[in-house]
Amino acid sequence: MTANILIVEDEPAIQELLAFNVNQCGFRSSQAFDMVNAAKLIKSELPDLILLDWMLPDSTGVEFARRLRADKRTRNIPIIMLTARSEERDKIIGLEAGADDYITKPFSPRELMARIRAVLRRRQPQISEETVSVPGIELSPATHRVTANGMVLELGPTEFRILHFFMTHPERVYSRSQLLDQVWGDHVFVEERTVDVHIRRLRQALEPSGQDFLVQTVRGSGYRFSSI
Amino acid sequence: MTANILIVEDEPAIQELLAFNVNQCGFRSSQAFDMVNAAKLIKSELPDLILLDWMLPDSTGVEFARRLRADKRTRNIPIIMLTARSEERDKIIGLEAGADDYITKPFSPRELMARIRAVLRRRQPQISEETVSVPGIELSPATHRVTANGMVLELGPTEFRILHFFMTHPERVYSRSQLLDQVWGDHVFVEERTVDVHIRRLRQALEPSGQDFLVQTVRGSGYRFSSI
DNA sequence: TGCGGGCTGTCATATGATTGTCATGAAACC
DNA sequence: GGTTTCATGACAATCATATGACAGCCCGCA
Repeated sequence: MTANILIVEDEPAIQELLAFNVNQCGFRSSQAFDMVNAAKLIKSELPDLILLDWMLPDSTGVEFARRLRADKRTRNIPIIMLTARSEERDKIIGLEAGADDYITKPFSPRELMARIRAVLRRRQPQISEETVSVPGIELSPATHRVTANGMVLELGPTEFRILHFFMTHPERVYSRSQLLDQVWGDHVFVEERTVDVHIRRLRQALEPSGQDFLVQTVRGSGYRFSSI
Repeated sequence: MTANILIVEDEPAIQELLAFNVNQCGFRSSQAFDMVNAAKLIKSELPDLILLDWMLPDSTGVEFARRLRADKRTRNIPIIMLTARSEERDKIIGLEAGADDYITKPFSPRELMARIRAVLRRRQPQISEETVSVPGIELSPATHRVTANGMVLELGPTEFRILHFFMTHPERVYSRSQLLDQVWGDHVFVEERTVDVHIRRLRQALEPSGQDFLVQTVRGSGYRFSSI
């Protein structure tokens, strides 16, 4: 699930530099030298973020940004604007046009990457911060805390995620591979048996509160979180 | 209950940009180009926050801020000052005159909104100059002093801000990047790991009072300030 | 102008927690 | 009883955080 970053920049040297850095950081990149080509690329695949040069040959970057913001399909694509050091005024106009951030040339690759990551991070749908609770256990993502029968439990990160998933999906059996997809992520390669071990660790963590019976084994199928 | 934000800014372009962003974020806005009109608007409806340009045609922003602070009716309205990048000195004077925060042009909409929200949030329970305290620690922004168990602690500026943020946002986990946004500011570029170092320094400073346990590490997530 | 001293951000290294895997034993199913 | 499936303890590799050191910077002071 690497993010696809569209680079719109007419200067080939900078274009290449950007692409190099972006790829270096594990993102995919597509490149356009002008607005027309950028529009084409966007048509075929919606990028996750656009690096947009302020000065484009066939239209200004700001004009382009406005168009993107006007179209429902592209409205929510984050834009990072590239401006020259002196174009103070441009920044303001650019930001007004809907850019999410700007970076002035020359920029350090590290800074660029940091900004890209920051913008992508912010765009990410907030993980539910809602406190979930079942009789006997309460889990709060915001404080990253689990309380059972009034006592605070110590869970490792993975166990925390498993418990969170279970509590938001109770009373249903999940196979090991389903749990791997849901808790570990879609494309990780981990032995299925590893799930057993983490279930064990989760139970162990719940044990002091006496709530470990909630995590149930369904032989031949997987595991279930159930209060029955 | 959307907050009403008064924008006092003589440059029409920036005025409009501000209004656009403020409205975009779900706040109401009223606008004035100079101090006289601002005063009129305030008379008719007390805004919840004022965005104030430092340079105003008929009077300086600072002068205006002073007047607002002098009037009991307007004393508690938070003020965010808009300054140009170079006017470092102005910030200090502005803050002395009673501004709650400042933001340098050009600014990102995100940064602006973050600051507005932060200021409004801070106002919620207490004014930001108000002394904050949790059992064992007391922090007073006004005197810039921290007392723990009766002893005065020596904190660096950054550690002071971190502690202040933590004390006003306890129990919740903040990632390094969230802390960077909140404590360092939105548009600064600093390594995430730097947060670790400052957390360390904060802990070190708290240590003599034995209150350093309040700053907790949440592995894989960030840090938390909690008395539990 | 030059000189400390405090603050900052960054790095390299140390420390410790977490992870995935396996071997083995226990339990359930036929 | 034999087979399949799960539980459990141990362990090495990996990863995240803590920590100490350091260089640059700013500021006050001589």
